[in-house]
Amino acid sequence: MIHTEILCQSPIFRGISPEDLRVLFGQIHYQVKTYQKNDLIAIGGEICDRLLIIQQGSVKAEMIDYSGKTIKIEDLSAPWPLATAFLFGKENHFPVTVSATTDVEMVSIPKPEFVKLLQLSSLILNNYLNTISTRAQFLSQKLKFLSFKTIRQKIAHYLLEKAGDWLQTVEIPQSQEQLAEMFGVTRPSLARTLGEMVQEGLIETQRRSIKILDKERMNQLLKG
Amino acid sequence: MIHTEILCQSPIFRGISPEDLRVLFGQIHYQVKTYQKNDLIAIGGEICDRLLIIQQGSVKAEMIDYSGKTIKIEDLSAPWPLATAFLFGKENHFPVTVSATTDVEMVSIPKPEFVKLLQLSSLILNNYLNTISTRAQFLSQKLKFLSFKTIRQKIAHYLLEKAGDWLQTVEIPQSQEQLAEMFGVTRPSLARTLGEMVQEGLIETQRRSIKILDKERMNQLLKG
DNA sequence: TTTAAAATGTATCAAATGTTACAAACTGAA
DNA sequence: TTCAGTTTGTAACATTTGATACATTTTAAA
Repeated sequence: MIHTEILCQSPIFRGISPEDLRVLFGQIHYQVKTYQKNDLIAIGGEICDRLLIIQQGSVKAEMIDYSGKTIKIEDLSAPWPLATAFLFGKENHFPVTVSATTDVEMVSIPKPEFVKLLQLSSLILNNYLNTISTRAQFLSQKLKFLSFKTIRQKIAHYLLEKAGDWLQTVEIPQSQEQLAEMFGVTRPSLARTLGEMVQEGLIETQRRSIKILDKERMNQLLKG
Repeated sequence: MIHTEILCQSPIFRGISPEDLRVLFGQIHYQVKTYQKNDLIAIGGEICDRLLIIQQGSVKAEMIDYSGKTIKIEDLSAPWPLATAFLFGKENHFPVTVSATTDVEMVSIPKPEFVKLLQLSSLILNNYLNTISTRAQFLSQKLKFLSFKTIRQKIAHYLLEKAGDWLQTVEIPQSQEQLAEMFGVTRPSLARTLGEMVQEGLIETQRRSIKILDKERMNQLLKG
């Protein structure tokens, strides 16, 4: 059962009323699938021939490298769409493995049916172009992040980005372990580098709260 | 002056006859700009509010990190489009700096005019969706490439990709220096690792020609 | 409060890579 | 050919990070 009041808040259907959306969905074929926590929703490499939209719950996207280790790419929750950038194009395969982090309801729309939607609504077309572009831009950002060589630089970039222009204190969302995973480094290495930065007077740490003491020098780190 | 015989071979206009394309261009506003070799065409961070298509010549896209070093992202030539993934979406800025590697002619179409084209031709719409998606997929591939930690793995991945299933010998396009830059490592480190791999019987090198001796073990490298 | 589990701080050693320097091989023009 | 400039091979040392182990602190439940 679809919930158009939820779906109309998805980036793809934004600006469309629940009523209009229900009419549009009445003109196409689709499925609603349910998953339990930790269930696999899509496996990296699998053919992507349908649009998936999270109607309920949240999922995580991970990349698996050749050594079998997983690198978390992002967390997504309702009403976000999945794999929008892989419906079209040359490589119609999921680039990531997606699994449920809670119980999940997904709306699954086959590609030909979705193309119908694009033709039916110029609003959806515009939304989709924005979504797909934002995705490419997100990847571009990730690339930039990975271009920082040293842990020190990654920390500086992360903190400055998170703090913005005004904040001085940044709270690490989950564990230090997960932050290390996101950086692609080991936890002890991250802890060590944080410790060094404290000693140098760049930051102050109190468990998961990090206070930036010297934004000037933090920026210097990134520039040389 | 536009050359529709060239432009219709662009991914965005593929499948459209030069005559039809000329009619379509007659319905919108656009510019044709010329650049000389080494001229800057777009600067990373600049607003992207127009679609650029190379009509003549070739360009390179580079990313500039905080330390001022440039990392070459890709080479493009006529009749390829630029910045297709940054016309829409939240961040309407060029992610890369683009400069001419030969004398260049660019067709520049303002975003609103390009939207008109999408509405005028469903073929262009489909082509554009494919182009933009392929772009995201390219970035995703780059991400995967950067996820290889050791130089050894980067070399193995590069060679196996380049060799495909049948070739045994791979020619490095330009200099070893540039290959190192592409890997994000220093040239001596790359040369050293290549030397080690020769000693281990994985490859044979003769300046810019690399022969893969043991694909089996090369694959093993990537998996563990 | 007590206690076990989880998260964090720290240390030691090994491995990988950067830095710098220089020698050898190649390339193309005079 | 000869020679200068470029590219490539190699070496010694410094730096960074990973791997592993363990102590300490925090957290949450009994």
